[in-house]
Amino acid sequence: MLADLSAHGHRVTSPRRTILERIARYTQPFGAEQLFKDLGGEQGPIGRATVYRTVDLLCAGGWLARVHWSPAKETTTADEHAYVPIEPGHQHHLVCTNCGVVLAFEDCDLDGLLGGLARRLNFRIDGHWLEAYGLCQGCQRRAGPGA
Amino acid sequence: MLADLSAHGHRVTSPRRTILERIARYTQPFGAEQLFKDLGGEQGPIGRATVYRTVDLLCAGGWLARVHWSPAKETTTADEHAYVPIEPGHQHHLVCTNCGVVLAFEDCDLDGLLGGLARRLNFRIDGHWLEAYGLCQGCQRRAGPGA
DNA sequence: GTTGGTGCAAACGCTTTGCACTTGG
DNA sequence: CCAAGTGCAAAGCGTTTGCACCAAC
Repeated sequence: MLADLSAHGHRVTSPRRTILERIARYTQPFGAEQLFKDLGGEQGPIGRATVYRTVDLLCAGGWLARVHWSPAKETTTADEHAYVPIEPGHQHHLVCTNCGVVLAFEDCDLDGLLGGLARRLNFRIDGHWLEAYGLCQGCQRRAGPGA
Repeated sequence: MLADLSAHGHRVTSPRRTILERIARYTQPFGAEQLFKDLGGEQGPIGRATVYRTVDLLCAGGWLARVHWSPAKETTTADEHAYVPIEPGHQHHLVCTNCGVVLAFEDCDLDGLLGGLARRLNFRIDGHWLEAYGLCQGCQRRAGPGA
């Protein structure tokens, strides 16, 4: 990922290295503010602006995807955007609403579905957003067979 | 819609009437802040809090849907949430990125697609979000055949 | 050495909240 | 009459920005 950065003409700096390391450890979607706090917050070695700018950079470069679900939704007031590392070729996400784990899946035949829709409605579809929510295997088990 | 409100035990007040009238005139997704300003803003007859609270109410009651696209995205800094009136039975939206018109469509066979996915990944899918972006018929024409 | 990156702090914009007042049923 | 709704103003939060300093290439 560091190599990718410099391949795209971005500098490899110590704050970026730190941020990337932290991101790699997330097992759930994370928010920019949360990332900043996990890095030590105001007392930490990295400024808030840098964290936000780096997340933007990673998003623009296609290394992170923005998801609409936020693990912090129940604890914070405003909704914070959430991000997940992107697996190349995978575009959509299955988000576990309990543990936050994200499974990526490829387009499947959504294009066919939308293509038919587009033809029927005379709409030119340029892009789409699909995200599914539910319980992953582990959380189903943990919730018990009775649930 | 006013009848629906009182049917759900909510009071029909003059601010709510005004807000509903204004919402009915939107042909694009609109934001809460934008709605407040269209109603006259600080100088208008309705307080900002009321506008936000009413939009929440309509969302919770199922009369408005939140879409992830914001028409104000190019003009404002933070992204503002956008809302569209819901047509009962329709769950997903086709948003024209040029004029903002929204077409609603029913689930089609998305359930089949997600069902297969769920089976394959042992995921219990409880809900999903699908939104498509593109150009509506009118905007395609206006953009010209060469575009 | 030059340019891109960083950190700080303040600004910004949307959204929520506390509280006293008003109004619908 | 009384609960639900309203308006105001201020706070809260995530996010962006201006600017001087610093470090990667």
